[in-house]
Amino acid sequence: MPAAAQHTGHNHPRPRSPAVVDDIVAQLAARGCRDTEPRRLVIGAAAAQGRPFTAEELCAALPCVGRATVYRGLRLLVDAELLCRVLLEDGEMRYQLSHGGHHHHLLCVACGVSADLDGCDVEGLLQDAARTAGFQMSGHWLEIYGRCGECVAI
Amino acid sequence: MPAAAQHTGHNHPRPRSPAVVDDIVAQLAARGCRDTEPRRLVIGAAAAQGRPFTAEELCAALPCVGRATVYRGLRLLVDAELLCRVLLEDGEMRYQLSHGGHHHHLLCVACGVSADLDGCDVEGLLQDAARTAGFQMSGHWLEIYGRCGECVAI
DNA sequence: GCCCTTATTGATACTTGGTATTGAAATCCT
DNA sequence: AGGATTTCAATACCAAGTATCAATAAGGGC
Repeated sequence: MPAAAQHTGHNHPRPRSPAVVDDIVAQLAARGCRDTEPRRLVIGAAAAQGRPFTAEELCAALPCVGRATVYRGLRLLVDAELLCRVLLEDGEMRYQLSHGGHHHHLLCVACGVSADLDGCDVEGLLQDAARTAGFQMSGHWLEIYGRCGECVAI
Repeated sequence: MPAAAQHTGHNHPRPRSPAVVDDIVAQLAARGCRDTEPRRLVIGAAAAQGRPFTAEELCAALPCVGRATVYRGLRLLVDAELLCRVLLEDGEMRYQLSHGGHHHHLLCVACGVSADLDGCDVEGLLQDAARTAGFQMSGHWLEIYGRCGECVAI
């Protein structure tokens, strides 16, 4: 459980948010979304997760925020492409905050941590493979599983 | 809807199954699974689907077979690696009968049809990319989206 | 071919993950 | 500060999948 301050009893003195949260709130504002306390809590909790998480985990981490609010917040972030879905090896779907662009994930099967793989040029290779099969490729989904540096060392 | 005969009222004269079904039943038998009528129906219905399907779709297509039986049958096939999961672009998970080996799917975003991409050597490329990021890759999940030959022509 | 052991079935209850609803409260704009 | 509108939280609801369990059916030994 995160040791962050969570006194939602008060109203006005909004607890200072990490810069990440401010940043995301600003991007949401640009899309016409309001800056609210529960929403900041959801974003903050999402940012505090060290690895891909489920909506229910966030709900548990934020007992002071309604379930529906957590789900709405996550959907909002997905729509804004600030939150991306992560597919685990067993088919379970989780979430992870991210910068917007297209990228893939390196998922550690031992500790569960996720790293982004940005400079990936599988595109060309896949385009060719698809074309050979008579397909006109428009997108793809790729997750990579393995052991992160730390877990390999152990 | 498939025009296959489905008279489950009778008991003894088992309706002749397509060769695919016989084949799969045989492979399951090798794993110690019994050859039952409902199971054949599930396999037959799965094989009859022209594109990736959901468990509920099969349930609807087989009103004469219990829900639990359909789900159990699918799990059995997944365990035997005769049924593979297919991830749609929107994150929905579906199923698709397949030969056992590792392969990827080419999914048509227009008609929903799925084709297998067997000769794919992304492995090496991904290995390198992962290693650069300090990961020791052990597996990956890849789906390719686009338009199949038919839908490109249209 | 018959019987017995064991896997399988199906009906239903239950669990889980997520959405719709709705009155109340907070936000933003001027 | 005032007021229209978004957003909230609680709850009811829905859908997808699993567990339970008595009844049934496969398959192997004789």
